[in-house]
Amino acid sequence: MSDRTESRGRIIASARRLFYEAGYENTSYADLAAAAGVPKGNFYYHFKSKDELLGAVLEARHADVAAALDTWAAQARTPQEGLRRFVRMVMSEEEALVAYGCPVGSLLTELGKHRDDLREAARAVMDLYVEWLTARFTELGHPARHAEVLAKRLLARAQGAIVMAHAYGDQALLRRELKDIEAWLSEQAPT
Amino acid sequence: MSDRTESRGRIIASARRLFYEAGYENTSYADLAAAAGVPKGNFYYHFKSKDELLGAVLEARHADVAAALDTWAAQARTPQEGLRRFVRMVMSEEEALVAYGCPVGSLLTELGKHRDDLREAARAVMDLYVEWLTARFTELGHPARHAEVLAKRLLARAQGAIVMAHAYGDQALLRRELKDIEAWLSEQAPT
DNA sequence: GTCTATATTATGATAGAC
DNA sequence: GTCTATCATAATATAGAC
Repeated sequence: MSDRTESRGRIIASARRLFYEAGYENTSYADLAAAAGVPKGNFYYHFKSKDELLGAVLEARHADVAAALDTWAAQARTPQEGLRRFVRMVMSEEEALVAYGCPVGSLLTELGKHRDDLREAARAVMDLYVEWLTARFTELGHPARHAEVLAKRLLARAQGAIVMAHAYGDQALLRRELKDIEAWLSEQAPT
Repeated sequence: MSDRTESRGRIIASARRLFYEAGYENTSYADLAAAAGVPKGNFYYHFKSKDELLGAVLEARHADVAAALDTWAAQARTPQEGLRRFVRMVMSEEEALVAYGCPVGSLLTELGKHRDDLREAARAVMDLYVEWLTARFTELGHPARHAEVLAKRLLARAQGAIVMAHAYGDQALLRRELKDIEAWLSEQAPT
C-alpha cells in the first residue's frame, strides 16, 4: 500500500508508460532500467518476475481508473452528463490513443493470446468502465440487462474507433467516430 | 509465385496460424518448426528473417482477402447484399475471433507499437476491406467522401465488437453486436 | 533497500554437410 | 532444397556485496 520505497514507484511508473507505448512483451528490463534510472538487479527485489510487475502496473491503473470514475460520478449531475463525460475523456486522450492505442484494450489484445491470469487483471480494469457505464444507463431507465448491453456497446464502439485510428495514425478518424458515438448516445439517453 | 518448394508453403501456413493464435513476437522459430514439421535451419533458406516471413504471411492473407472480395462482388447483386455479406463473413468466423481476436486488427495493434514497414503491409489488408466497402456505399448513392467514412465506421464497429468479445471470451456479445451493426447498415442502405 | 556482478536460458540467425 | 549443428546475442532472473 504505502510506497516508502523510492524506486518501486519509479519502476511502476516507467513500466506503466513503456508497457503501454511499446507493448508488454517488447519491453525488456534493460529498457525499464534505462527509463526508470534503476539498475536491473533492483527490479527483482520489488517484483519476483516481469509478470508480477505487470500485475502491479495493472493494479495502479485499476486504482487510477476507479478514482477517476468516483470523481465523475460526483461531478455529473445527470446520467447523460456522466456518459458524455466518458466520451470527452476519450477525446482528451486522442493523441496518445492514436499513437499507441488503448492502454487497456491493446493490452487485453496482447494478453488474450496467452497468460490467463494477467488477462483477468486487465479485464478487471475494463470491468470498472462496464459497471460504471451500466449504472448510468440504468439510471436512464434501461432495464439492468439492457443497460449492460449498452455499456459494452459504447465501449466496443470506442475500442473500434481507437483500433482504426491507431492503425491509420488518423486522429481525425477518431474524433469523427467519437462525435458519432455522442450522437448515438443522445438517442439512448433522451434528455 | 509458384510454390515448387514443398516446405515453403507449409512454413507460411503454420506461421499464419501461429502468428494469429499466439501473436507475432510470441511465436518462436522453435514453435514454428514444431508446427510445420520443418527444422529451424530450413527457415532461413526461404526467408532471410522472421520479419520477411511475416511479410510473406501478410502477402498470403492479402491474396486470400482480395480473392474473397472478388467472389463477393461477383455474387452480390446489390450493394446492400454486399455489405450484408461482409457482416455474415465476420459471423461465420465468430469462434476464432472470440478466441484469438481479429487476425488483421490484432496484428495491427501489435505492430503499431513498432516496425513501421510491416505495419504498412498489415494495413494494406485492411485497405482491401476499406476500398471494397467504400465502393458498396458509393453504389448506394453516398458521396465518395462519406462512403469511405461509412466503410471505416463499419470496420471500426466490427473491430470494437471483436476486441470486447475477445477480452471477455463472450461469443454472445459478438453476435449481438453484429446484429446491431446489421440494423445500423439497414439505415445507411435503404432498400 | 540498493546496486554490481553474473547465471541461465531461449531466441533469431549462420555455416556447411548432404 | 533440406537438414544438423552451432553461433551470438539478448532476455529474464539470481547471488551476494554494500
